[in-house]
Amino acid sequence: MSSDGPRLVGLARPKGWRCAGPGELLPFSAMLDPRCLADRRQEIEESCRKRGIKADVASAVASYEQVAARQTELNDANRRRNEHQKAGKQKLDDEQRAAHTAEGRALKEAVARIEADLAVARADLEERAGALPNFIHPDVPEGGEEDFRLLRRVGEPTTFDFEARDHLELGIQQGLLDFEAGARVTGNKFYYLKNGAVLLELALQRYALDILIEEGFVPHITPDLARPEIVAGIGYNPRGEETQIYSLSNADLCLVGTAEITLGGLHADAILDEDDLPLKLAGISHCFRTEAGAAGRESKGLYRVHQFTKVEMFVITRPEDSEAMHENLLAIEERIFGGLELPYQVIDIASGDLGAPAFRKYDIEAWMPGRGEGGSYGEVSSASNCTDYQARRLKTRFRRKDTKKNELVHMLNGTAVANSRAILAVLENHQRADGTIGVPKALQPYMGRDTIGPGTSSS
RNA sequence: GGAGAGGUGGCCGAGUGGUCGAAGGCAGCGGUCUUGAAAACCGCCAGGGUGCAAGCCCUCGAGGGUUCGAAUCCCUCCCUCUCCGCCA
Repeated sequence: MSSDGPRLVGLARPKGWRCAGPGELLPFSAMLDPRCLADRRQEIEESCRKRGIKADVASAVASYEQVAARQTELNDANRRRNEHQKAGKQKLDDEQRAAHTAEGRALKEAVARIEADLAVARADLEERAGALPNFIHPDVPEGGEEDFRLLRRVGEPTTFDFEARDHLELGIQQGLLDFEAGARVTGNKFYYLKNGAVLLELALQRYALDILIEEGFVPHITPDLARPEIVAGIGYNPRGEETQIYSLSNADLCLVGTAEITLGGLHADAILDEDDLPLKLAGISHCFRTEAGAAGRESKGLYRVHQFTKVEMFVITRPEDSEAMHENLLAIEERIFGGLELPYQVIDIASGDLGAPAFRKYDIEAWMPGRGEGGSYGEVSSASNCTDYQARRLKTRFRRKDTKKNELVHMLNGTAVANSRAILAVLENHQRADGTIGVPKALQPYMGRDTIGPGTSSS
């Protein structure tokens, strides 16, 4: 346990994770507040409809009522048992003792029975309420992937006075990428970075990190593996058919899909000081994704791969601060991508494309000259406000200074740099007629050169 | 991986199956004294959940077991420390 900063209580297995203490109503994996299900039913149904998710709010409400009822019963049964045990401390004659023991046994059985009922009710609620997505910000445009709202475009799509190549062609030609070796050694959609691409990869990390440090983020290099409970707490499904997450076969661990998982897990089951908020965390990790169900989707080269490195932002705020922080994360992302001299657009993601935990999500899409016919914008980063949806499962709270009450925090995450896609965008936008690639000014100090390609030192 | 020792409140640290949610110390908070401070002395002080509140429930690393009753006994797991082995 650290003596300074926020407490980390039982990080290994957060208390009450699997089986919440009978005195607690909150911590199942239902990630909406189960107590608000009935009151906000309209809103929840609206959210499901807008997201295109089928969910049965009514049965979740009924299920919560069951849990609450069983919980009350258990509370009473425990109280009776405690009273009985106190009475047993006094001296009793043999007959009285025998009666006392028999009664105790009956009380114990009653408690066990109610506990079993409660466990069943909880599991039921977990399944039903866990299927419900977060609320949706009122300004989020309604619709699917194509129905985003364009907030702004910065820069003009790059034009070339020569035949532009896509990053794959460039990468192979310039000795920067090797997908064939990746496939041979590991599998499809794994790759080697070589020569200047390696320097570019490291430069991007450091460039982004320096900006984040300047913005007040505490840099972390996180584990690349996490426990399934933490993965689930963030809202990823660690197992199952269409999971995006790899699991190890000889350990109860998952390869992380993003440092959002490990940074989010950092304060699981903690109660933070209000003064420490907002907590701004920067995390570098490798990211592993199965990309199940993504077969054939715009999957050329580096755009969709099974492994990449990412610098991630993760912020924990008070509820009233999360929307402003969301704008702030977006501003930082724009600063980072603007510095790479890339044309980009910012979009407000539509309801159907949000993902269950997000209340609102902004994406930055960089211009990718080699994408599709004649180029198109492609996602390079995204910033989400997940409000208290993740915090509820992770049990990350803070203590209000004035009321001394504990409340769930809001959690936000955003990409600082996803290296595979950033490299793709840099290569394609900064390519020259001779196939070499110009290094954006902001990266030159980190690269130690202004050009990538054969003939430049270290290629 | 092997052998051993441990995990108790913000920290340190006692704890005999019932009188223990838990001694003592430190820190913290409030007070007396003081021009002010220090020292000394007195008092308060684990956390979580629920509730307007009184209260009630839960928690001694986690899970399970024995028992009328477990911080205390048994099993499993996790974590920490020391030594050995292996290793970047």
